[in-house]
Formats: sequence, C-alpha cells, structure tokens
Amino acid sequence: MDRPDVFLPPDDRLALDALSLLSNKWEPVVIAVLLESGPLRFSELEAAIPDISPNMLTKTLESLSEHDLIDRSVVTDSPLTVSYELTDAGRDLQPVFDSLIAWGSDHIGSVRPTVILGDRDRRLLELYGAWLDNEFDSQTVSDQAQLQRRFAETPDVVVFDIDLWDDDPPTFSRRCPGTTRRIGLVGDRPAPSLCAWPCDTFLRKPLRKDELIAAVDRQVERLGQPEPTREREAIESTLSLLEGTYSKQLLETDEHVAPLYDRLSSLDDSLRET
Amino acid sequence: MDRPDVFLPPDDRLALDALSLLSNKWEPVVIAVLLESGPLRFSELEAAIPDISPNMLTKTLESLSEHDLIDRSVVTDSPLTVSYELTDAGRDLQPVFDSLIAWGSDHIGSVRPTVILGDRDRRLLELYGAWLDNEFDSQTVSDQAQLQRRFAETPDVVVFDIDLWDDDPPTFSRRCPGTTRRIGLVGDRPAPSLCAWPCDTFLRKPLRKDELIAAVDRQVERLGQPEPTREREAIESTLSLLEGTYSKQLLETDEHVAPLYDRLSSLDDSLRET
DNA sequence: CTGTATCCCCATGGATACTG
DNA sequence: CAGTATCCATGGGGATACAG
Repeated sequence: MDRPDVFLPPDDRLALDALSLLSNKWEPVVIAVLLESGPLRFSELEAAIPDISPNMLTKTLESLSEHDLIDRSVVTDSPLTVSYELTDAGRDLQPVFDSLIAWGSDHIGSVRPTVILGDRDRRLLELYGAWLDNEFDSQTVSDQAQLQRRFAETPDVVVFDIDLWDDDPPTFSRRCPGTTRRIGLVGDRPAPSLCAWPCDTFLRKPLRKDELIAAVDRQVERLGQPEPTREREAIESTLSLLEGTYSKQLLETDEHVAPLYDRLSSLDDSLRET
Repeated sequence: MDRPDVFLPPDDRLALDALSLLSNKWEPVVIAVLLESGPLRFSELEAAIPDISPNMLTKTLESLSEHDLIDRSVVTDSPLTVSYELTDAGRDLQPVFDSLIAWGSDHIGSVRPTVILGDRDRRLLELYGAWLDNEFDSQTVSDQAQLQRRFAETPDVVVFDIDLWDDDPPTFSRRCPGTTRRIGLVGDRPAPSLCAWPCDTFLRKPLRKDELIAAVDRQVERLGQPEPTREREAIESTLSLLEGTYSKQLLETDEHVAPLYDRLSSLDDSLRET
C-alpha cells in the first residue's frame, strides 16, 4: 500500500508507514499469535489460525520475514521442522497491540458474549452458528482438539455435543475454564451416565432455534453466579432432564445418578444453614 | 476484512478488530490529518491529501462516519460547506498513532532526507524526482500554495525555481522553516536581483543529474551548521554564481549585490575575532 | 463547493493439487 | 512436516464525467 504525497509531518508519515506493515489480513494475526505463544512451528501456526491455508501462511511468513518481523529457523532436517519467532522489531509491536486493545475496549466494547459451538456435524454447526450470530460472538469447532484450544480464550459459554469429547468427563472438567458456562448436547434418549458431565445444563437434539438461544441467554445471565448456587442449578437441570425420561425410582438407584441426589440434599442443607 | 476463527484471547481479537478499522489506504491518512490539524472542510482535506480523488475521499469519509470516527457537520448551505472533525473515538486513536510512531522511529528509522522539489513544469518535476529517488524522500509541488503547505513538514531541503514563488523573497523567508536548506533554481542568465532570495545556493537550469544530486548532498551534509557559517557560505555561493556572469566591478556597485559584499566582510571580521 | 454515478483494473486473497 | 505451483474470484481502489 503506497501513500505518496501527504501533507503531514514526518512523524505521522512514519506512523502510516508502520501501519501499512500491519495492513493486510494475516500478518497481524501471525504477529499476535507469536506475541501470545512465543516461537511456533509451521503446523502450530496452522492450528492456531484455522482459517488460513498453507499457501497463505507461507506467503504471510515470507512477507513478515522480508520485513524483519520474524525469524525462521530450521529445527530438524528430517523430518523438516522449522520454528518461527518474532525478531526484536516484531516483539516491539507489543505496545502497538496494547494501545489497540486499550482503544478497542473503550470504543468497540464488543461485550457480545462469546460462545463456542462444538459438534462433529459441520452442517449443524453452521446452522447453530447462524442462529446465534445476532446476539453472540459464536465460533465453531468440530473435534476435541479444536475445542481444547478454544478453551484458552475462556469463552463465556460452550455448547457442545458430549460425543465430541473423546476423553472422559473429568478430563473435560480439567480443560474447560471454570468460568465458562457449559451446555451439553445429548441425543433424544439421554443415558443416565450423562450426569458425569460437568455441564450447567443439557439440551436434547434436535435443537430448535428459540430453545438454543434461550438456553445460551440463560447461561450468560448466570455468569459470575456463586459456585454453590451454580452447582445446585446444574444438578437440578440434569435431574429434571433425566426425570423426563426415566422413573425417579430407577434414577435414585442408578450408580451414576444417585450421587447427585445425595449431593443435592447436602447442598440444600448447607444453604439452609445460612 | 474478516478474520473469523483465530485461536487468540479476546483482547487480541479486539486489537485485530481495531486494527482492521485502520487497514485501508486512506482512512488512517484522514485520521492522521485531522489529528494534526483539527476540523477540516472537504476541500481542505483534498488539499492536504493531494493524491486522493474526490470519490475516494467521499468513500473514505463515509466509512469513517459509519464507524463513528468522524462527525460531518454542515457549515453553510449555499454554497455548501461542510466540516469534518474527529469524534472522541477518533481522537482516542492518538495513542495508537503514538505507539506506531515510537515503533517506526526504532525500527523503520528511514532517515532518508526529505527533499521538496518545486517547479511549474511538471515534466521537469517528474524527472528531478526520479533522479533523487535513490537517495532521498522527494516530493514535488507545482505552485506556491503547495510549497507553503509542504513547509509544515519541515523538509530537510527544498529545491525550487524562484519563479514558483509569487510573493516576494521576504515572504518566502517567513514561510520556509529556518532549518530547511534552500536551493534556488534560476535561468541560465541569473539577474543580480536573485541575491534577495534567502537560499543556501543556486543552480542554473537546465540541471544535470549529477549536479543536482551533488548539490542536495552538499546541503544535507550541512544540516545543523551554525548560522554564521551558513550565512557566509550562502553569500559566497550567491556571489560566485553572479561573478560567473557579471564583472566584479559591476556587481560591487549594484544595489542588490553590494550589501552582500558588505555583509561578507562584517561576517569575516566577526569570525576573525573569535 | 461538495460531492455522485459509472466503469474498470489488478492486487490480495484463496482453492486445489502436488512435492522434497 | 513444511511447504510449492497454478489458477481463479472478489472487491478495494481509481479515472472520468457529471450534478445539486
């Protein structure tokens, strides 16, 4: 981008020149990622920026190298692995990003809640995403690895099919930020074992639009809720889902569900004390 | 510019969103100009940004308005005059530009001297500009008004045909920054009256490439020279030009030139004292 | 003076297939 | 794993003429 001949003091032209180095689609993204994560390999950058294609990443990295914002170094020869890291000049862009963040918080203030949608079915993902786009910043993932990475952003809400998670529920519990409200998606006839999942609520597939939006809204409203209340509501929600399918008698003797009833009474007790 | 789906904390995405508001050719220029000069009218913006066409300026201003970075207000209805000024959000971009300037000074450090070329003949301007482009940041103007505006940038050197300046030499002296080294362009047979022009040196047209570059180089080397030395060299240069055309006898009695000889001896005296 | 309305170019970005 | 090579589409940017 060339901007010859502007009646402006040299300092301002310098700022515009600097800005033009950041004025394309992917270069600032790569810089931001490297600022956050330190040196990364080609494949790690690809993973961190899902929407970039290998050729675009190559072009971007080449351009950044030419401008001396990143260094490329070969780690191993075979198989070939390389590492990209910021140069001093690149690292010194941190204050620029800081000032942009400060401005953004003041004037974009996009406090639209962030929602991660996770499902193996990409058609469904697209549909759900479209439903939520009016009200939320939604992003979609279609496997566990992607979902885990999204957790780094501490989204406000995660809506995910529990089948998406290959590992066990405790692993999910460890990966998912505590503050993130969790909505589990289950099949039409939920198994009692679903109560092992640390979700705030569950929705049965297939979803309806209003149902999904209402559920997400409800979770967003409850952001910052004190932990005991949150846990109580989660258990109640889980139990009420199961009670719609199974008899209470059956549930109270089920190995997965019984602990929830116990936990519920103990929570009720401690809440009654206060 | 859309950058969906990046694995990055919300703050960084905010920075990228903010950045994308500044990622086109003219919007940051308009912002920078308004930050420097305060509210401006459409025509003033056109003048400050010579390379923008009216339709591009319109588009740019519309886009800036949509993003709430500038406000448009009608000053008079007929003839229609409007004024554009930064909103609070726009003004708050100053720290962003500051950080860009800081980064630029550290890492672009393009300290190529800036040279303003002034001539009524645009073909010549283009030629001279091409000659200087290897070594200098040159910009061209073809009338007095443009030259005056360029002075706001305190260029390192100005090379201008003295016929370009419609007003008298004292006016030029007042407008041109003191630190800017001045090279006057004169016809083949310079009039003695040229010594009224406050130039560091003169060149006779037509110019040769090596001659022009050498002259500009010489002036750049002398940037920051103490004033008495500068004035002495300026007078010597002026006199030697005239002495190449006229007899010394004639010059010493000329009403324009005689004061220069006097001034020269008085400068020599004061220099000898130290 | 302050813009519109059209038309058009080409650089940026992207899809796809292939490779050391 | 870390890229290349090719081809293609879009839309940002611009030239020109016109208008309230």
